[in-house]
Amino acid sequence: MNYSIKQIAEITNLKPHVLRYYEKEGLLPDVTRSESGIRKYSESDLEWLSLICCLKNTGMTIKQIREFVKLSLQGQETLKERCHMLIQHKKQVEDQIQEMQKYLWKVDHKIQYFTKQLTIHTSQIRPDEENGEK
Amino acid sequence: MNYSIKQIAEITNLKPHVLRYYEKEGLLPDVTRSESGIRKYSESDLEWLSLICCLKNTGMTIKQIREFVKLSLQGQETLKERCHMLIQHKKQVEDQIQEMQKYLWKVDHKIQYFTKQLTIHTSQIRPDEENGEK
DNA sequence: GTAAACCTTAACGTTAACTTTAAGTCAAGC
DNA sequence: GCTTGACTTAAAGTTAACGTTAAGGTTTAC
Repeated sequence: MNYSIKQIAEITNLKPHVLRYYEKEGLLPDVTRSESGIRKYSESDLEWLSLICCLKNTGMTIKQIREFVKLSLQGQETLKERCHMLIQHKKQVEDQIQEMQKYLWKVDHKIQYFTKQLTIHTSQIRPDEENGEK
Repeated sequence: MNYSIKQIAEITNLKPHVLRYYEKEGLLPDVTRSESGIRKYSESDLEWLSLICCLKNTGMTIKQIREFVKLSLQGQETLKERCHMLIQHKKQVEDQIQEMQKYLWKVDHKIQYFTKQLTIHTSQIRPDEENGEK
């Protein structure tokens, strides 16, 4: 089964020109073409894109992804290196999630404070009590 | 207690020029100065910065943060709006975390696959079995 | 059979968030 | 009193990741 660039765009939520850009940047190699030069994406291309998007959406840069793809194309001998890359990246993502969680608590705390202030239905003016409140 | 820009830079892990940039962008208003024009940060400035960084590090743009700060300066009457902003943002952060979690599983799955491949100690060449493996 | 809707490449433009540079002021140490 | 080093400003430069435009070729619907 083959897909047009538009179909892939719909599936991946990337716009056609982004798909072309990724291809140009070496993120998605070996996309086949019709005789007239039109891209025909395969299932395997879709799978790749899914991984690419996963890495990109977790903060890996296009440069790093390109490196990963380059290694993949070199075959089995780079398996260890690729594995290492992913493990490193996994750790980074875990750290990101942890940090986010921490910040979430802080935002939540602020919301609690604002809500409390609002229930007091403060039409009388009085100095703020929370640190950092301006 | 007053802090120099360098001290604040150390505490917040932001570089001095970034602190000036944030101030210029309206993220940190009312920083006092010495007679010669040198910035003197207060405890309250530090508290503010902590919230600013929290919002920034969870993906809020400088433009949005500026809006939030602007509202804060307008006092109690904007409390509800600010509260709403934070609740919206909280939801976004929660979604981000969820998405990250999802991607983390995907990365992990790939690592599992790579690790399995490595233990097979594959010096013999054979076709890949995982979808999307190039 | 022709117009609309797709496709192509190349190159230039945009945006956010810094980062660097240039040119200058000011206080402290020798 | 002069150098050193931290501070100041405004403005220009950088980077990543697209986005847009131009100029054209191809496929599809009626």
